[in-house]
Amino acid sequence: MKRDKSEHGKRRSYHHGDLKQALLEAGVTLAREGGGPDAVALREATRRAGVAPNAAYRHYASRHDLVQAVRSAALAGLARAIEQEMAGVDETADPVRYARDSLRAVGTGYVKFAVAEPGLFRTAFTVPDDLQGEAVPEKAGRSGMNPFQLLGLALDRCLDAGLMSAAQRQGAEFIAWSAVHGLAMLVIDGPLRELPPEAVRGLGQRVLDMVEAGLTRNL
Amino acid sequence: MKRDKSEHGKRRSYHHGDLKQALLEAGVTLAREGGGPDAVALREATRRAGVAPNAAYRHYASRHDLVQAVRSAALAGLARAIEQEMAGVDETADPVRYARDSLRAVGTGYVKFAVAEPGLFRTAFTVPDDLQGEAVPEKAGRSGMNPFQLLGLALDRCLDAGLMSAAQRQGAEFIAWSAVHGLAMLVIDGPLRELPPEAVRGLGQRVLDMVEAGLTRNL
DNA sequence: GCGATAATGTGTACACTGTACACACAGTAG
DNA sequence: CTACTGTGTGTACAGTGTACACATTATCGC
Repeated sequence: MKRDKSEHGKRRSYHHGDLKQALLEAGVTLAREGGGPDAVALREATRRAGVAPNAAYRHYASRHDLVQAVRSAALAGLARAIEQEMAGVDETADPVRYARDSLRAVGTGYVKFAVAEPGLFRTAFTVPDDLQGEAVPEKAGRSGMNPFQLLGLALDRCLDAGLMSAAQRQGAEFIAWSAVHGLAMLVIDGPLRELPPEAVRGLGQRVLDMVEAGLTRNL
Repeated sequence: MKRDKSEHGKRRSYHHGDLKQALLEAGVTLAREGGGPDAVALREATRRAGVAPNAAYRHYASRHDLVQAVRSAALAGLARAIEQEMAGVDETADPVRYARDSLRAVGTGYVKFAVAEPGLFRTAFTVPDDLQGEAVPEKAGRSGMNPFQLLGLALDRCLDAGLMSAAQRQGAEFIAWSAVHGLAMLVIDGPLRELPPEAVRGLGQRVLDMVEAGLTRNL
């Protein structure tokens, strides 16, 4: 820790000190401002970190590797958005209400994040990758759970509350995720963009109604 | 129509004859084989058409313009996949059955196309654009309807059959679309890729069950 | 048929990207 | 102090999109 960066982009010491993190942050900014993963460029990231282009290769094997790191950060952001929404549900309510609200909180947080950070949201899901190593802290929120695990948590509460059978619980993540993810895509990229926020909220409620009706025992 | 292309990539005449179409076809191939819109490169398309790079600018204003043309072709392909599935429903069945089968056919064709042509599917939806001019023949199937309109048709049948109220019909496209589109994304890019085809089919049925349960009057 | 004009394809050029290779500097272990 | 290892630099090359001037061909008015 002996670099003096002088905080104005310039640095005086030969070594940066925390280039990996600086590149990641630059990548996140690029994805956010550029509206998606295509906007994250290795050279531009190094430029913003005040460093030569090839310095990046000491920390990321390739551009794709950097994009994956940005993707992890984006997933973590999504997880935090969901956690924030879940923190607002009343735990003292009756179990059925609690379970329902939890499930809706996941969907609400999900869509909120997509609308607030479309560039990061696209980066989180546009990029196909390794398929392994999804449950890592880089992709998790403060609770240590990634978005997928948070959804599972909400569904478990539904199961505990008797809202769904064990058979219905099986694979329910994918059913619920499909609906909410599809809505998010339609809102940010599809025919529903430029829809006023309250209309998005209304549509989100209807989608969540559908998820509940189609996934849980009607009672 | 006086070019002699000799059909082997080479051409002898100065003019190509149908370069616009040739570039579009090359673009479609690139999107298909490259797995998405990023793979469609202007220079590569001109190379495949046996023409200088800048010749493309006589027919497409920019790379983005070409990608949009590929997107239209991809949407048309999706429309045809849906039409093919809808052609299989029994029109002589009772109206309720007919309406239900129509709706399921849309979802089935949608997911089938996504799985069969992931590169084109991504191209059809990854690219945000003008928002206007969606109902054009370039994006339609043989029936002259684009995928969205085909979904509307199936939903109208549900309305006619008394399966849903007029209020439920309002905006139902977006609800149904959300669910199916989300599933398609999960299957080709998300945690569900490499899921065996029959498992995808089963999950698709559950999603369609959810759509029905959440969207239509229960009777 | 013939010449003007519009349509279409070519050539050169530039800025930008990712990344391979050899080199320079700096911190650490022996 | 000397190696060695980790990190950042410089140069280089292939690939991309696209702007500009030019060449070739098709078409239209005569």
